[in-house]
Amino acid sequence: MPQPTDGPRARYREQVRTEVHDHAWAQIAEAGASGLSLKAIAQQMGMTAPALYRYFASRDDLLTELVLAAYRDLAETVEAAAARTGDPTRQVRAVSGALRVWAVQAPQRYLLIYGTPVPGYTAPPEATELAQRIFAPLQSALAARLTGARRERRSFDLTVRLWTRLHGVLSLEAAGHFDTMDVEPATLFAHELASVLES
Amino acid sequence: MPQPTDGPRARYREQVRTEVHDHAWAQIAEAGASGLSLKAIAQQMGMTAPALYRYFASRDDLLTELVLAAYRDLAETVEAAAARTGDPTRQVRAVSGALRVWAVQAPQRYLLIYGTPVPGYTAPPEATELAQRIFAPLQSALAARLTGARRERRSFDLTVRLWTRLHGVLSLEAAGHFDTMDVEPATLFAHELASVLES
DNA sequence: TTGCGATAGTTATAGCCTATAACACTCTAG
DNA sequence: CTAGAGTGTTATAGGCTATAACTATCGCAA
Repeated sequence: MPQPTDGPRARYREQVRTEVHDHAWAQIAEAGASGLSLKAIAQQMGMTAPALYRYFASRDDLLTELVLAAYRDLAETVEAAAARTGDPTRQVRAVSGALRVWAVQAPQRYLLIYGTPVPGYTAPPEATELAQRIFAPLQSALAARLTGARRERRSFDLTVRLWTRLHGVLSLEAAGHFDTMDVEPATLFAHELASVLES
Repeated sequence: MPQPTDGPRARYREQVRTEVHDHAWAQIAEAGASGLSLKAIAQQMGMTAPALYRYFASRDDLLTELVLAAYRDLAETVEAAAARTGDPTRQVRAVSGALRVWAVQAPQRYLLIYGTPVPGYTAPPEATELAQRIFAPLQSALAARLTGARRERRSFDLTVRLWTRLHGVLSLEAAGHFDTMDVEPATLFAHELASVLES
């Protein structure tokens, strides 16, 4: 694949790549990750499918890029939310709220990260790092609310607990499992957040 | 498709159908739902792919059967667990434990029910009924631990809370998200169960 | 300014899959 | 013992990913 990182050629290349990403996200939103089709994207862009292999090594490769992009976007969102205040409790609330907004506005994007994985597939190492970056703001905020011994470990456990509880709500909400069930996801989410903040 | 419900023909038919199901589950376990291939199943059974269309209208049709089979199996598992004791608290523990065993022993089967859905796809009505059957034993056990006004609603809310918390752990565990993270899923699960029983 | 090499696109093709159609065999029920 | 239902086959259409071989174009350097 091409080397130059600047110049008109590189600029055009990046334009095409992001346009592909945009179409890909649209497809994922309406047909899920398994519905992602290079051929369909190419047609929407007025090209033929093989042309896209100049930009992405494979369909899986594109999907991996999208997963990493989702991770990065969530990490930035979470970090920005934490930066909006200095008070630890407010930070936890802000991060949790931002997480929910992020998940609800694009459920398939959330599930691309935290949903059903393909058994064989292993995410690149960068994904693990980004997952930790998403985790970190919550943990440091929760740590700041603690005093005494083993603060590190206790705040980690608390963060895991918060994370799994919020994810429990978000994942069922994103999957539509509350749709037939007299449940208010936003309220439930708030209660789960409170349950950890009170403990 | 054929009518008779008994006789040698019907018996053979059922044998083939269940053999297809078995191969399908094996494929799902090792390649996920998206890896399910009628042609591969046919080859494993020494037949050609079109032959399977005598038994299943389509690949999606087979998948729907598998989803419903998973629902039914989980419903029976949960009901059996609840029936093992009369004490409500023990019932909640038994059902939760059975749920975790069921989920961990076949993560892809659990995720087939509670994991990422395909956006367009709508499960048959029977799925919703079975989901309620899975929910019911927990709710009645939790209701039996309550007294006072609005017991119905309070036990429902409590069951939703328990369900989302357990699912939060199970879904992240099934997806392998704890693998790189010093977390003991079984312990976490037990703590989450306890958190609801104590509330 | 021009021409050469890198880049971007094409068509053709292989291979995998689902699904249908048309055909042949076999078994069972009357 | 035979007619028809049921089961399986091959052939085929059409979708997809992906590679190969070819062509056109663009931009940089001489």
